[in-house]
Parts: sequence; C-alpha cells; structure tokens
Amino acid sequence: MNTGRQSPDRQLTFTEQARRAQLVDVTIRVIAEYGYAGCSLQRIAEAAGITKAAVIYHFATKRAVIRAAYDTVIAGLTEHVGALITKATTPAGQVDAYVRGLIGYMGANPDHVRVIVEALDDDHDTGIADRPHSPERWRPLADLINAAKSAKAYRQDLDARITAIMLGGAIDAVVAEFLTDRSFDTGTAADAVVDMLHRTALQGDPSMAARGITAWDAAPPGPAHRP
Amino acid sequence: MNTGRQSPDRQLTFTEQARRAQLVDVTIRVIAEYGYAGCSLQRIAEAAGITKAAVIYHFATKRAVIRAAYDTVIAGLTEHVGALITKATTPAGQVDAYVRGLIGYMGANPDHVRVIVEALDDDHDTGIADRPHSPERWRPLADLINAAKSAKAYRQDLDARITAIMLGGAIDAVVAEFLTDRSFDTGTAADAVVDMLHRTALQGDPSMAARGITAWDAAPPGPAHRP
DNA sequence: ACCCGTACTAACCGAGCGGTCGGTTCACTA
DNA sequence: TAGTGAACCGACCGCTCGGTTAGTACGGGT
Repeated sequence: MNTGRQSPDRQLTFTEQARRAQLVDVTIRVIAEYGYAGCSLQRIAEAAGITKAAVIYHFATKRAVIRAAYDTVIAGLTEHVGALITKATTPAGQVDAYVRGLIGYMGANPDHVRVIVEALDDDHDTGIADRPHSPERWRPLADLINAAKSAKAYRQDLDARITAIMLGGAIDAVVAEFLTDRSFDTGTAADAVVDMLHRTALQGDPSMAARGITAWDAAPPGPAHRP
Repeated sequence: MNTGRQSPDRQLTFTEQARRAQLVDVTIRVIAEYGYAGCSLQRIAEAAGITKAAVIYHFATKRAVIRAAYDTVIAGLTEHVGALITKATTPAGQVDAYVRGLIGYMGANPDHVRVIVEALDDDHDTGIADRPHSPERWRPLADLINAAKSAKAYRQDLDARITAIMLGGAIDAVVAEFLTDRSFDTGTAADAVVDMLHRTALQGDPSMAARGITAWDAAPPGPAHRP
C-alpha cells in the first residue's frame, strides 16, 4: 500500500517522479530556511501543498526524504567540482579548481549550503549515515595537494593534511560569510583563498603568485599555445 | 516561589549559587554530547541528578539555562584570548596570539567548542539573542589585522576582512578536526595556521616567516632585551 | 458495469517537549 | 513548638513530533 520502496526495483510512475522531485526540492529549501532541526514533515508537506501522510506515501520515512535531498545536493556539488577539476591541466591547477569550484557552487546554490554543512555535525536524527565525518571530509583535497607536491609544484615540507584542513576551513568561512551577507563578493574571496594557497604552498618566487601567475602558467613544459 | 529572577536584584543563596554552577556545567556537557537540539530539560535534569521542575526552579526557562551556559563559555574564551593578546608586544604578534589563543582554548576545552559553533547558526530556539552573526564574528580579528597593516608589518594591499574570514575559517576547521580526532595535534596545527598567516600577510622576506621568525622579533625598533 | 491500483486526506496514536502546580521535606528562627 | 521559606518532587497540561490507518476520488482496463 504505502510506498517508497516495498519492492526495491519497481519503476516509478510519472506522477511519483514529479512528486519526489518536488519534495526533494522543497525539502532543500525548508532545510535552508529552518535548519535540520526545524525541518518537520509538517513543514515539508505544507511547503509542497500536500499532507504529511502524502509525503510519507512517497517516502517511507522522514529520514528518507532528507536523505534524498542530501544526496541530490551532494551529487550536484561533486559533478560541478569534478568537471572543473577535470578541465585543469596541472596538479596545482586542480587544487585551484577545487577551491574555486566549491566556492563557486555554494555561491550559485545558497540553499544547498546549509544542507551540507549542517549535515556534518548532526548526530541527532537526520538519517544521513555515510556523510563524511571530519577526518575524511577534506581527504580529496589533501590528495590533490599531495599530487601537487609529487609534481614538485608545492613545497616538499608542506603538510598536505593540515593544509587541506586549513584551506577547507577558509572555503567554509567564505561560504558562511556569503550566506549571511549576500552582497559579499565570492569571486574576489575565491581569488584571495587561491592567493593564500599559492603563497603558502608554492615553491619558488612568491611574487608570481601575488600577481596570480602560477609557475606552470609562466613556463609550461609542454606545447605552449592556449586560445 | 519559582525563580531565577522575580526581582532582578535579589542575592543568591549558597545552595542556589552551587546549583546554578552545576547546572551550567552539566548543560555545557549535554550540549557537547547531544547538540542544542538534543539538549532537553529532561536530559539536563537527569545529568544533574534532579527533576525538570528543579531546573526550572533555578532558571525561569530552558532558554535561560542555555543562555547561562553560553555566556559562561564565551566569558572563559574571551578571557583566555584577551590575556594572550595583552601579553603580545607587537600588532602582528597580537594576531598570532589571537590565532594561538583560540586554537589553544578549544583544544583545552573541547566541551565548550560545540556550545559556541552550534550557537552560530541556530536560529531555532536556543534563546541566544546577541550571538555574533557571521558579519561580526571575525571583526575583532579583522581589527587586529588592520592594526598590523597600519604598523607596516603586513602588506598594504592585504584585505583585512577577507583575511580575517579565511584565517577564522582555518581556525574553525582545525578545531573541528580535533573534535572528531582527539589525536590531532592542535599545537602543530596552530603553528601551520600562523605560518600560513605569515606567508600570506607579512611583507619582506618570507623565508623568515618560514623559520617562524617574525620581522619584529628579528629587529625590534625599541630596546632590545627580553628575558 | 465493475474493479483495481494510484494518489491522496482526515483522523488518530504514542512519545517527548517546555512549562505549571500542589504538595512535601527540612533547616532555621521567633 | 509552631511557623516560614528555600529547595525540591511527581503529576499533569497543551503542543508538536514522526508515523499509521481507514477511507475516498478517480482514471483505465476488462
């Protein structure tokens, strides 16, 4: 009778697809406005213009709704950042892309931010089981930094883990600032973060970094023309 | 009959002082363990070994209990950091002190951390009214940075606000990391943050900063001996 | 004409919430 | 010894929570 998934492989009705998408959408907005704690079935329901029971009809449980919303947000984020990283041509350029990608995505999707950050320290009841707890959260960034170290772009005595943590924190802070002050320019902030990264991690003439020029851009080892 | 404040100027019984202190104490621990959302009167009461009604007898409302706990934490933090800053002899040294002070305090009082950070984005019902929302949160740090700029210790093209935000974020991240991984060395992390700050903000030979030597330490303009 | 699955609603359930209330214990004082 | 107020308990109130259940409107297939 009710829902979501009694047989896990049944395919979804057109209506059901639409409702699920709508519910995921409003849930993201509700979390953005009231936080996880204030995100009740009641509020989700009336934001969608239906009843609590109707929400439970489409998702077996409240946890499932939130879970779906969270997954949607994470998928969008990873896709955005992943695409930017793929486009980068050097290891250090990938780190830059990661930084700009994260800040850029958050700036473009403010509603998604709270869904992510508040999920990080919610042990209560959100139902998000496999969220990265802190030790793993900046692991991908640390990996990129290590790659840049191996490529001799970064100082060899740089601690990748700590650098990733600091950099990640700076990104979070920039995003948080934007959330409470929408006039905050995330573009120049991203530039500042990248600049700080360059000054901290790059080896060689730091004045180049100050001018926003990376060593590779100045002297790429391969064929040299770019449009 | 019941309390907290029916006349705002009445003085507290010995018992009342003790109970209030105990309740503030357990509330901090409850918040640290369950978060604000999981911090109910019931849990506070049984953590203190008394009844809900007894808690309300000493504090008029749940908000008041949490408020008292929050104020206590903030007072401890500001006192600790303030003392360190006062001891610093140069503007740039004060910024360093601020960074090390925050990280040091958090590392020494893990239970207090969550009380602070979770208060920042809790619009629900915590009852903390005058908590600094983000635009103001790193203002004191930005002021210190501006002072260091005026003292010509920092680059003149440094953006104090953005730098403060990034630095603050890095501090937050270091603390958060320590919270989920108690083996994380906040000491070396603090060194790394200060090093990043020096490389980013200091003008002059950055290799000095790399060796942990600030320009003032190397050549203070005043009388030169220190014990 | 009948039925059946889809998509919902209104009403309800038990648990936990913040807070109130009447009453009890007990040290101290008049 | 009687009275008083501080300090506390147990029971209760109204409310919201996530979730359940019985029932219904309706479009399409037989």
